Amino acid sequence: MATSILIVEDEQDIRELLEFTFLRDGYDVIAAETAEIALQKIDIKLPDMIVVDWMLPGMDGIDLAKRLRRDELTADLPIVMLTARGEEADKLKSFAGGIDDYITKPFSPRELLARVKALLRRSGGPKNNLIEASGICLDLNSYRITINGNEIQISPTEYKLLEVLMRNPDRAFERSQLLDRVWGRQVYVEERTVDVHMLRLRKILKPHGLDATLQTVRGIGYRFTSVS
Amino acid sequence: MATSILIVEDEQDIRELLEFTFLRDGYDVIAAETAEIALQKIDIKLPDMIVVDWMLPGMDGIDLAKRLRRDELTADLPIVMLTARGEEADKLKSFAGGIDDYITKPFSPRELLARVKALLRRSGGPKNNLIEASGICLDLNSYRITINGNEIQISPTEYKLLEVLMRNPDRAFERSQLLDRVWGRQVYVEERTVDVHMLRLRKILKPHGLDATLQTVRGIGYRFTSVS
DNA sequence: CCCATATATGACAATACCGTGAAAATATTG
DNA sequence: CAATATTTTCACGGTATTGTCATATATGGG
Repeated sequence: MATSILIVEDEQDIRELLEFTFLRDGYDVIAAETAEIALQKIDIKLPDMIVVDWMLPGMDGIDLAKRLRRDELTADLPIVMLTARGEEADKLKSFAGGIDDYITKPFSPRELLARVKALLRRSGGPKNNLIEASGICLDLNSYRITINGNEIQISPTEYKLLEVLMRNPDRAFERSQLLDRVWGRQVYVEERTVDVHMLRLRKILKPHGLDATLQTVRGIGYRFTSVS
Repeated sequence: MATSILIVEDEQDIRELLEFTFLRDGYDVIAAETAEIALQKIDIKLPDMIVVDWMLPGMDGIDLAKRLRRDELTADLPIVMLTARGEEADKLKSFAGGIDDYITKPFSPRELLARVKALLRRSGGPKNNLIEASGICLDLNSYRITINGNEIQISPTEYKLLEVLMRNPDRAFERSQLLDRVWGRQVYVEERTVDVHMLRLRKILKPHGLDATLQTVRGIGYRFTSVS
């Protein structure tokens, strides 16, 4: 799957220039005219990075960035801001921490690509295809899961759930966070459904004495903790 | 099937010289005038190697190479770059990792062929090799398949599908990935068609007790795993 | 020790996914 | 062009998976 970039830009010609530039360089491009539309598109599919104009009708680029930063799912999404010359000096400083890079208009496509590429390299390393803890081993390549070397059977949803938990060991997830990450945002399922799937995972791990790795955090949700 | 080479060159006389050179030496040749056309042709059929001119109208050779490198399907396609004398020193260095070899114009056909052959040999080109696992043996030269030494009959699509799977043992492919690799990207066929071909492959392997090598990965797709 | 709240668990109906045969469409061969 | 082989689509049925609910059990505060 190609790297996907979300472009948020209200001026049609600039938006099209951006689309063309990224498409030509092999990215998947999603475009939005406003920050509001951008948020919708993000809910449908999380992009790998966002290029957003500073000036937008309605919610502006800074507001969008702030909002994305506040949201746990998008908190570390790389954001590149487009600004007109003269704006950057004062205003951007007031929001130093929020964006990852900015480019002043007019910009050259070449420069934009170089920045974006550098940013992606910086923020998203190559994905590891083995997750291991406490003898549980997820092979993301073959979609196999083994416990102490023995392959075990697991259903797709349980697999994804376990993957999310094991990618973040010792981190407590709220049910809603797990729903977002495993089920996606566009589907609505009851929060209690998470409990049922945790139960099923524990049943699978129990014969190997590893059900204690899936811990309940009362009042919050669940957590994966490796045991020895 | 012969090794196929995609030539990307806008100057007609050079393009024809290249075509003639490779055809005479027994290669299948696909030609494209621009990088954009080249991408289309690649979508139709993935070549074994690409010879591309540095200077092209529209997307240039470097951009093409970059894009191919980024795409998982073409990431390790051997690329030979043609450059005019004097260009190579500075610019090519800035893109050292992306191409596999380059040749300065004017070049002798003899030298070009030698380089291409060396590159194909180096990158494990499809010259005279076999894929074998669990007694299933694909002879990529003669397009034959034998199981425990006995030649068996198989249709072209089944062959290609089995080849893709056996080239990547233990890797789970989504149906869409198999469609890209076996059918090409530009054709549209239903994802479920993959199922039918997997069914046929299993029927072929079943009498030899090898149908278990083709495993269903529920919710994802399929996987080849050698059994002993 | 009891209550209020949160989580665990088993059961069940709905659903999604896959295998399969067969017909229709397409390509290949003589 | 006819005959044959291959490929694609479709639809049906079986089965694993999934979401929800009802009920049981646990937890922690007062």
